[in-house]
Amino acid sequence: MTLDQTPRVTDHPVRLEARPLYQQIRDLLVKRIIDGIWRPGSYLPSEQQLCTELGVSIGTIRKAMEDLVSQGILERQHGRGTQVVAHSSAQSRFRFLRFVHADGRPLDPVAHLLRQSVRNATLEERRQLELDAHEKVLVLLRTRSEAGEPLVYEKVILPAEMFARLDLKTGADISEEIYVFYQKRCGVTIMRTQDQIGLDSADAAIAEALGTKTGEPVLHVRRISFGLDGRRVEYRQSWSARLKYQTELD
Amino acid sequence: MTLDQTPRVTDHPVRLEARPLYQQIRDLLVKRIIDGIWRPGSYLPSEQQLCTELGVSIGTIRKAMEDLVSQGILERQHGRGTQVVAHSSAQSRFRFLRFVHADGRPLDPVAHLLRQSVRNATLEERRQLELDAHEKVLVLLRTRSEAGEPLVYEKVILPAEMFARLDLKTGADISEEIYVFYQKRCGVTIMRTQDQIGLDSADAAIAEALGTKTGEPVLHVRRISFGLDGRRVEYRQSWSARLKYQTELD
DNA sequence: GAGTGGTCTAGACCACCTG
DNA sequence: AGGTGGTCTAGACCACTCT
Repeated sequence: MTLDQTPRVTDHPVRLEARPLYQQIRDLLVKRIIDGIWRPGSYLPSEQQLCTELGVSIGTIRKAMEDLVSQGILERQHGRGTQVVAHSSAQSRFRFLRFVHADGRPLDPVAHLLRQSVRNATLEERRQLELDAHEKVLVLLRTRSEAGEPLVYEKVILPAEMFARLDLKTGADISEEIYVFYQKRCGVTIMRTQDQIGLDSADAAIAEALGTKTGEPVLHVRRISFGLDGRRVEYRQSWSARLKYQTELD
Repeated sequence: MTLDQTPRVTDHPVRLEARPLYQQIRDLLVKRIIDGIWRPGSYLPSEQQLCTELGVSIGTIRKAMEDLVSQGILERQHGRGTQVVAHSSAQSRFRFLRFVHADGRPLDPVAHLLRQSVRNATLEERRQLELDAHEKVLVLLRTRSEAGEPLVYEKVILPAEMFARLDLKTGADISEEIYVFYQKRCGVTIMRTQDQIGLDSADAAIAEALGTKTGEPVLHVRRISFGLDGRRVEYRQSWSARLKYQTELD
């Protein structure tokens, strides 16, 4: 973000880098969020303040911000200011929880953590999370239930170092979405996921958790989640005997 | 799009409607596309021309166009012009074909139309397509194969009137995506779909088409597709024994 | 070289929220 | 009333494409 002091007809700042100014500004804003200078939920300086601080025109700032709004990183409120998006339970559910009942009704589940452990990553897990050979993973086994009835069995694999401060309690029912804990406790914001849905047949653990028989067909969802910086931060597998997976394409 | 001739400090055109000018422009552009004034693949007038024609500034035109680009309705090419997006087979496949092989490899299938017929819509079909009681539907039964091996069995329900000019040949292998025919022959552009993925067990027709046994578990995808004007234009069900469904959320 | 979209600036005014 | 984001305008210059 450097000004060129050479006199020019319109006296523009100049792009020393090849990339457009507004993209550089955009990335600078993202960097400040990742670095924790602006935390989730807090307000950015006003457009005017950023203009003078960064020495660019307001249109350029706005264009950078619009990009981030459309990416879901910022949220603007007319008359009030611009906030870094903080994941709320309701919003995460709407955005990332794609299971619905067979008739299309939305789900409102509580999560129950069955077991957690830290161990070396398997080859598969290293590949999915792009981990080095020596890195350890935190493994969460949990169910999601509604009205006491278990509907989803889930195995969540996380890079242990990144999630050292996660500190979930085994055994308790939690209605808060886990992505909220990722953000609040570990500074990890999930921005994007890749989901793959297929058939599977229930093994003993799945059958017991979902109350079906071993070998019964179940829906299997394999998810890789990406953080603000684009790195892979979660590898999750979900199994369900009765729910459907719903999504929109555009 | 009306100019207010009252003298004002900055001599702006004025919004007689409550909605912002750029939104009115955006909707006007969409209307012209729907009305066939600008057809898929053709070029719009340049930004400058639209400015003078519509009596607004270039920034307003640009903002309207940017909206439509992000919706996938327009496509801009630097130095060349702005086009109405025409569905190509490759692009439709990338955008709307979500099946992949079990190992994640993308699919490159040919479609084979088994049977087509026109009949009254069932209650279920009327509900999914929001049709009136008397309306008829065009039913397509087809498979998608790769290397001669059938991988997907598909039942496509279309409002008969809207797709009167579709004119598909039964029995031939077609590698072109059907959405291209929708657009070219029937003027229907698919903009958005809602997909629901669940478990099913193969009935006789599915089992025969896919070469599996009746009662075997299969992946079941139920899709509703929406046109440019937001109306429901296609209700499709797909079954597959071996493929997975892959999608991204952000 | 002429024409197109892409970037960037500058400034006015409007609509909304908060004190 | 003062500050914030939202809309709209006007104009310069840049980068790309075609002929």
